[in-house]
Amino acid sequence: MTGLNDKSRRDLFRGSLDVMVLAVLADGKQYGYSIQKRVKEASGQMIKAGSLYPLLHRLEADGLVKATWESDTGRERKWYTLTAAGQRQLKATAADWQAAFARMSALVLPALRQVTHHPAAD
Amino acid sequence: MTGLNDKSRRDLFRGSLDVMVLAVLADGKQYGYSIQKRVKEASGQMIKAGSLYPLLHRLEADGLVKATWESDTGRERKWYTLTAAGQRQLKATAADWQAAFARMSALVLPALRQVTHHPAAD
DNA sequence: CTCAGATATATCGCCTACCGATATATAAAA
DNA sequence: TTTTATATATCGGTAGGCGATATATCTGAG
Repeated sequence: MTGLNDKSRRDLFRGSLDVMVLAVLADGKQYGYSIQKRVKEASGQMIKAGSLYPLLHRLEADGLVKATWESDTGRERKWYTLTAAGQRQLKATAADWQAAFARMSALVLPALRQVTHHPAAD
Repeated sequence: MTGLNDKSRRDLFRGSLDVMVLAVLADGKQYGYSIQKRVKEASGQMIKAGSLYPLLHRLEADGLVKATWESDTGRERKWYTLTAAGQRQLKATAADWQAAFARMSALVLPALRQVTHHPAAD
């Protein structure tokens, strides 16, 4: 039960980081660093800073989130909120993501049982 | 319920193509073109030829699959089988993949309900 | 008070997975 | 015979994620 190396896990999550960030923002406004921590604690997935900030800039450029510098507790932070387009995107992506996962499970999980119970020689 | 464009859907699957191919091979030997069709019919995901063959070459170079040219019905095809290492990899990856998606679901699906039932103004 | 460590945002260059286009060849169907 | 499906392969482009790095502020230990 080795698990995956970092590289493989990265690839596994590629293309899903957007959804996870949008999902966190569905709760209400968050700033970059807090998004990073919430995604980590909720999904176990660490979005690295070198990925997160460019990702947030992309989402903003695409009009899916809106950003404002604000200081609610003495410190300036860049707060992000979902736009209406971002909510639509989240709905579409999350639904698709769920369906895709279900289909892939139907392929992968039986195979997992197969190799577990009937290992073949090399 | 728009769904995603091709590019977004591709990104969603990125990094999962390996495990799907290994999963198909858990059943027994297959050649490239048949793998492509089986993945498509089982998961709905079309692995393009420009992705599939380099992917198979990678798996072979990593010792996860073994390839032999054979003609069982008059035509030469390149048949792939899982190696013992490939089976171990499938087990590890599939288990990890399952756990990762389960955790992501815990984050994404509540958010989906959130935006569906309580849409916020822009 | 000082210094270390956590917090917070940002950019740059690298790597590489996946794809579109393209090439080639054989078998089946029209 | 010509088209279409089958079958494998490579090449160059695109883009996401990361490591490294930079910078600044806040907090807590000593």
